[in-house]
Amino acid sequence: MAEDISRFDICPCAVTISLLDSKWKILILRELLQGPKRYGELKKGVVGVSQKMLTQSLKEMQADQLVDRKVYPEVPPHVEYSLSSLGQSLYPVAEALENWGIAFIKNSDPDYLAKRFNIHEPGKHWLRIPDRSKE
Amino acid sequence: MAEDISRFDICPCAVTISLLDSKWKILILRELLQGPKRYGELKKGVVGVSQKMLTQSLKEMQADQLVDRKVYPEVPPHVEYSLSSLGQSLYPVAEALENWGIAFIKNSDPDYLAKRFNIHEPGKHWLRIPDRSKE
DNA sequence: CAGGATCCTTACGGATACTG
DNA sequence: CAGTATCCGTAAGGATCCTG
Repeated sequence: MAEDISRFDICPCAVTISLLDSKWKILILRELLQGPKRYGELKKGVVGVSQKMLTQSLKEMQADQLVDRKVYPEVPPHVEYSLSSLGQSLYPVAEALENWGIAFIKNSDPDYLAKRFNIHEPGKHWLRIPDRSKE
Repeated sequence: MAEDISRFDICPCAVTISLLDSKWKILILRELLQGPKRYGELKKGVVGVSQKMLTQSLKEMQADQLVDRKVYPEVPPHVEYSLSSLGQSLYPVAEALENWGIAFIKNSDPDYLAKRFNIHEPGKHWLRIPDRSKE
């Protein structure tokens, strides 16, 4: 089974990270793990993202088959984004990232964290991924 | 317990990704999961990395407490890098990333993958993380 | 409402040359 | 051997203005 992918000669870890690089995609993923959302909702949910980056990230995630885009032929326009089944399958990955991140944050010096992640302004509510363990 | 980190107002997933962003760090992590390595060994193991990026990545990983650096006072110089316990704790994360990456690669169009990840030159042996499940 | 199109700045990262 | 220092091109990403 490992042979099937060996010809690609590429690190699967790096692939996964590549698909999620730029914090915006992670935050978009987090939003969409809560269910389908409209463009405007994502814009508000992913605090700090520019229109350009949101659009661009969503396009890339569509190209990567992680996100589905549904257009409702209405006026004014109504576009809904949701996770594909592939996108949904990222849940365990997000969970692993979150668990490790929580432990890291707890064990790190607050001042270091603040500098490392440019946290000057509080209130940006970088929420956590939704908890599905009880569902 | 969630309250302990709530004041940081930051997404743990994004934190974890941030620490691993740039493919080089992932590949360095992969190398060091195999055990301590010297600078030159890493340079060879992480195929394609420039000296600048290797040094820079290692410095950041040290600052993030992921990597330990040990200098042997010899001539010629002998420096050994290894994962800290914090770095070692990334193993489950790497595993999750790898498992998802393998599935993604298997289910993706080879041509798309080649374009998406700029795979023109084969033989760069982006190996996978070491298997510890049988240890 | 959901974007497209531009401009512009910065910082990432490669190549090269040098050092204790 | 294990780096440091410098130059430099590219491209990521923010800000702004416009549109179906």
